[in-house]
This record gives sequence, C-alpha cells and structure tokens, in this order.
Amino acid sequence: MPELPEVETVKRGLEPVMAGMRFVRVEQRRPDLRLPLPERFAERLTGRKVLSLGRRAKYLLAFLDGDETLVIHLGMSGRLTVTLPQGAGRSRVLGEYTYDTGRNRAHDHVVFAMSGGAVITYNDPRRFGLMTLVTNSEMAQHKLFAGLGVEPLDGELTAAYLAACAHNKAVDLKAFLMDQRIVAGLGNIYVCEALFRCGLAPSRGAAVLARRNGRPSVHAERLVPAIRSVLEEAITAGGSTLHDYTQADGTAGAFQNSFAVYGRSGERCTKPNCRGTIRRVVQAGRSTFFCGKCQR
DNA sequence: AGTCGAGCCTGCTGGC
DNA sequence: TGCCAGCAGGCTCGAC
Repeated sequence: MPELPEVETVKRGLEPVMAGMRFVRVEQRRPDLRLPLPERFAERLTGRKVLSLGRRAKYLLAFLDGDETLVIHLGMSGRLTVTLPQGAGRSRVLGEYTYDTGRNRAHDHVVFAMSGGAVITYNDPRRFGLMTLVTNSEMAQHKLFAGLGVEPLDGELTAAYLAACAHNKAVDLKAFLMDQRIVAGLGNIYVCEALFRCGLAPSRGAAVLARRNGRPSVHAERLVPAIRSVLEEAITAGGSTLHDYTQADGTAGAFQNSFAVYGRSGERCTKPNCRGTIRRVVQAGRSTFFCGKCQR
C-alpha cells in the first residue's frame, strides 16, 4: 500500500494503541523480511516503552525509551493490523488490504502485544518490507535516512528546491519525482496524480522545472501545490486501498475513488473542457497513467 | 556521475 | 476448471 498518505494513515491509527504503551510480548516468526531483522529483535523490544510515533518518507517510526527507534517499512504489500481486546476476533485494518482473521496467517511475520491490550500484527506476503532498530544518534547518518529528500508536506518542498534539483537532470519527470532523494514519500500513484493536476506529461524531462530567467519555472510553481493537495486529500481520505477484499470493515482508505488517472486507462479525462483519454505507458518498468491531451 | 534494467517474493487476474 | 503469463503501491544493485 505504502506511499506517504498510507503510512501517515497507519501512523495515526497506531498512535492510540502504541504511544505511551510498552511491548509486553514480541513474536518474530521469521528471521528476515527484505533484510534480516536485528539480532535478538524480540528480546530487545520486550518491555520497552513507545514514547511517540513518527514518519519519515515511507518509514513508520516508533520512538522508544532508551534512545532507540523502531523503524518499519511496509514495502509493497506490508500491512499492520490492530486487534483490540474488547473486540474479540474483530480486527481493525490499517493498510492496503482488509484483513480476514480466518486465513492468510502464513504471512504474519511479527506480532506485537502492547501493554494497553492491543495486538499489532505485521503481515507482508511479498516481504519487500523491513523492520529494524536504529539508535537515535545514528538516525541522521543511517543509510535508510541519510539520502532522503524533503518531506513534501513540511514547507521544505518549494518551487525553488525543485528547480535546483532539476538543474541539468536528464531523467523524465516521472522518475525524478519517484526518486526518494528528491522528494521523500512519493510513489507511483501520487506522482501520476500530481502530474495530472498540474498538466505536465510524465515523459517530459525534469529539466523543465529548472530555473528560467533567474526564477523557478512556472511548471515547478504549479507542481508544488499539485503534490501537496493530492497528498493532503489522500490523507484526509485515509489513504488508498487498491485490493479491496469483500470484508471491508469501514476503515479501509477511500482515496482510490478519487484517482483521476491511476488505473483509469481508456477512460475519459475528467478535466473540464478536455476530451482526452487516459493512457497507460510503462516507464522504467512501472505503469504510468496520464491524459494524452491535457498533460504536456 | 547519472541512468537504466533486473531482481527480490508472493498473490491475484485475465486469457486461453 | 486449470494453467500460465502478466501485473502489482518499493528499493537496491550492477552494468553501461
């Protein structure tokens, strides 16, 4: 599931059941996800208190007592499910898929039982996710975080910043915006949607954003609010849920209903006065959706 | 140095 | 119905 809005949604859903709570039991059911889990992972977590939750790019962060941070990345198919004590057997879904408690346990890789009674299960069929512990003092230099670009919702994302990054860049806009070293947290879906909003073709060179006559190009000026608005609206909608199994319990995201281009190839463009058709092409091995008429 | 493609791993969908 | 190819929201590594 995980682009920025989905991770942010998961973070907000976990806050009431994790922040201020201790890990009373940690079950690690396999040695690795995309990367090996840390040595003595369960042992090191058990008894620790979660001070607060955070997010950096697509990484979910649980700041622990003892100056360490639990880092969780959901990869492509990771999900965190919260089971609350009073709802015996009923689970609240935080992530891409709704969760059927009756099956699919094969991919429940890590289970956290919290002092408040909530049980949090990390499930990830493709195991592209990761989980690790990082000392707070090492955080800034850690290889997962050292090269990350600006947070798009933090005010650091400006037209001037994009213009500077795009200077002399040969890559197309799609690859430029997917690059976590430039803007942290964007993925395939929201790049497609943001480019649609500002009318830029994903195949155009990123240099179109660079400075012109001493100031950021008009395209960079338009792209920034397009990125912000699409992310903010997605967070408000609770993220996007692409594979909506039948047992949705109402907590699945809803932004997928608002996609203008993603997954809509062959459909009419929804922009007023545009009679274009949404097209799908493959860029760098990934699907790109755009309107062939109003994105130029 | 910058860019591109392959590969990681599993599950679902659609076509035959 | 069963099989198989193609596809999937991320990220890293090696080759050019």
